[in-house]
Amino acid sequence: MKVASWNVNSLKVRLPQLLQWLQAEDPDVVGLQETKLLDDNFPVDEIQAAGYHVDFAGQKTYNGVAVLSRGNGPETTDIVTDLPGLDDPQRRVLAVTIGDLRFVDFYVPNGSEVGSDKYDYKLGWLEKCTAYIEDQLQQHERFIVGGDFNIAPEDEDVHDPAGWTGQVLFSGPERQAFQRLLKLGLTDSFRLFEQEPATFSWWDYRMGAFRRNRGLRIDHILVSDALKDRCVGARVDREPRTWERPSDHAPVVAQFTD
DNA sequence: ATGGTAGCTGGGCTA
Repeated sequence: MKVASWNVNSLKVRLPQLLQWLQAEDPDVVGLQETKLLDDNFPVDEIQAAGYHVDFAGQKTYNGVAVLSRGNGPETTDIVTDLPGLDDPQRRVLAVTIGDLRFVDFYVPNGSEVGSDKYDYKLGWLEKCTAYIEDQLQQHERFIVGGDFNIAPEDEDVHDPAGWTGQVLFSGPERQAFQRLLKLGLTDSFRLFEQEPATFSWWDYRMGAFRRNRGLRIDHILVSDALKDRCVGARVDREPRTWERPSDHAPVVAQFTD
């Protein structure tokens, strides 16, 4: 089983790239973020034609999440699009059950700037999502939460940790919230394996950041203990970030034995 | 401290 997450930054613009990537990579489950589409405009037909069932929760202009699951399997069930206790119009959550796998797709708020209202919203969101994940881990042995967490967990996940200290995406409270999530019984699949130094998943469009590899690793696939033991590989696929008119994020992938 | 780019939208917000 191969599981992936990709912040596509507009599925309308990136649909051809997604379809090309699905064909090449052949993942079983894919969480998407920043689809930026109303549900009425979601490209269901194109994704079904590529061989995937798809669930989605979108809104106008911003945010929006979707989960693709390869169509051979049973339909998805127990679809959840809101964090319990958070009355939020922003579409950032999509949890689905695929066979015996519970998969949660997150688009964690960016936070804008430390100390801002958006930063407070991010920390509050992380509290609510942690409570939800704790509940889900108790109910599902085979559990994965993937997505754009907008948090670089460690120094090695940042091109310039000294310069980023205290900045949004790398501030202490955000990283502590990420550690609290892991403490519930999750493992960062990427760090189960030896990786190239300076591997990132997001590069700002500005200032030639990708060309200079000035990036952060903020997209993650976190797995329960049962799946940690079955995880046989994890990586960032930089290639789509080299394509013409790319998303600012690269897809991240984790592979498991059956 | 600011600006650089991209997407959505139709001026400004978000990232």
